[in-house]
Amino acid sequence: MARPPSVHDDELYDRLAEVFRTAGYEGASLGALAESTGLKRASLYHRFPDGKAQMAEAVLGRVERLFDGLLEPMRTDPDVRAGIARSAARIAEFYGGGLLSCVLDTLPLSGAPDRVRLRAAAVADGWISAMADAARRGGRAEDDARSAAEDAFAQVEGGLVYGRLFGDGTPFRRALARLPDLLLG
Amino acid sequence: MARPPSVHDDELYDRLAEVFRTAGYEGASLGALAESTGLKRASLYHRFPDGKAQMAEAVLGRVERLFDGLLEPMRTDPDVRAGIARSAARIAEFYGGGLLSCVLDTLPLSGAPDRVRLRAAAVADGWISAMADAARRGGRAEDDARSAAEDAFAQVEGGLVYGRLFGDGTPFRRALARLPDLLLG
DNA sequence: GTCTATATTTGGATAGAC
DNA sequence: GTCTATCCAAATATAGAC
Repeated sequence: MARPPSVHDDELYDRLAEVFRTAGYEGASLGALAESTGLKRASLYHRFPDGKAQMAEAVLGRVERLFDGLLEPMRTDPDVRAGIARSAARIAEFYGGGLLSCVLDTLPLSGAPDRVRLRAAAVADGWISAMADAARRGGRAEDDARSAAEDAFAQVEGGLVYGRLFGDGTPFRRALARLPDLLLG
Repeated sequence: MARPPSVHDDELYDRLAEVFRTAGYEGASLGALAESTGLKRASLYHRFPDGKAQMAEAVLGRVERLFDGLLEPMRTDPDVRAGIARSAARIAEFYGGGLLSCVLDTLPLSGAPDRVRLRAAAVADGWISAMADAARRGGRAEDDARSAAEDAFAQVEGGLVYGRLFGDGTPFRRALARLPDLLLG
């Protein structure tokens, strides 16, 4: 009979994500991915026959599902401003208060296959679209809502760049604190 | 007699920068660096006996000197707002309208030696400090000036993250257009 | 499903000729 | 200063035992 997996999918993806987040696509070596997951390289190939590209895509899928949860208040709270604020708090926690890097930043570096880059863009677009929707429900015009959401995304990602450079999550947290005003004007 | 170098320092650094920018530290292989510069790997080691770390540091030094030029209006224009706007225009051009990645984002990824990471942080700090100084000359309080400059840095870097993901420099350019208001309040 | 072992390529780095 | 040749470690990837 089949042996049960020693690490279940979501935890496996999370451990892979940790490597991709801090190292980028090319920098994430099979050795580092194997060490982080506790699996041997050959076992990773059993789970992901297409190799590193498939691992990166699985990580992005996992991030997409996690973001569904983070964005849920922003999507459903009838009090739009309160929903945005609650989602902001979840996002802040997800990124370790601003000290963790984001795969959407580090994964699309050179070396990543197109399908990985496109998947990363799709995940980012889901996040931005959710913010734009909230802005519209908050009364902003179509175009304003979209560009405000794009700017919000950039401010959060930039906060993470600052956090990686200086080990200080303050600008990241300020960006999230501004999120309701940014989106609702 | 000594053979003249086939590529002069600044151009050499620029070509190395292109690789580090798009690939990060680990992703920038000696092969890619050699191809980009037109030198063989052994020739790169003649120029940089300490190898890749020294190349990355040289690139950061070059970026620091280039930023001196970009920031000159912001540092010297008696009309603070006009100086910020002129520097913003130079920065926009430097980053290809928002479609080029920034070494300050990609170089400090995992794999980079501490001295490279520290050098990147020092370069970023020079930029942020120049913006904070301008904000102070524009009348902002000490602390406000610093956090405004940090936020401005994050918004520009985040714009570049967006640009890499979507091939669209619009949010980056919006961030730079906001720079005077961001810094002067 | 995970492992050891292995094939093959690419990585970083050095020696020595020109 | 640049090159070819070379060394060795680490990279991706596969085969086959358990």
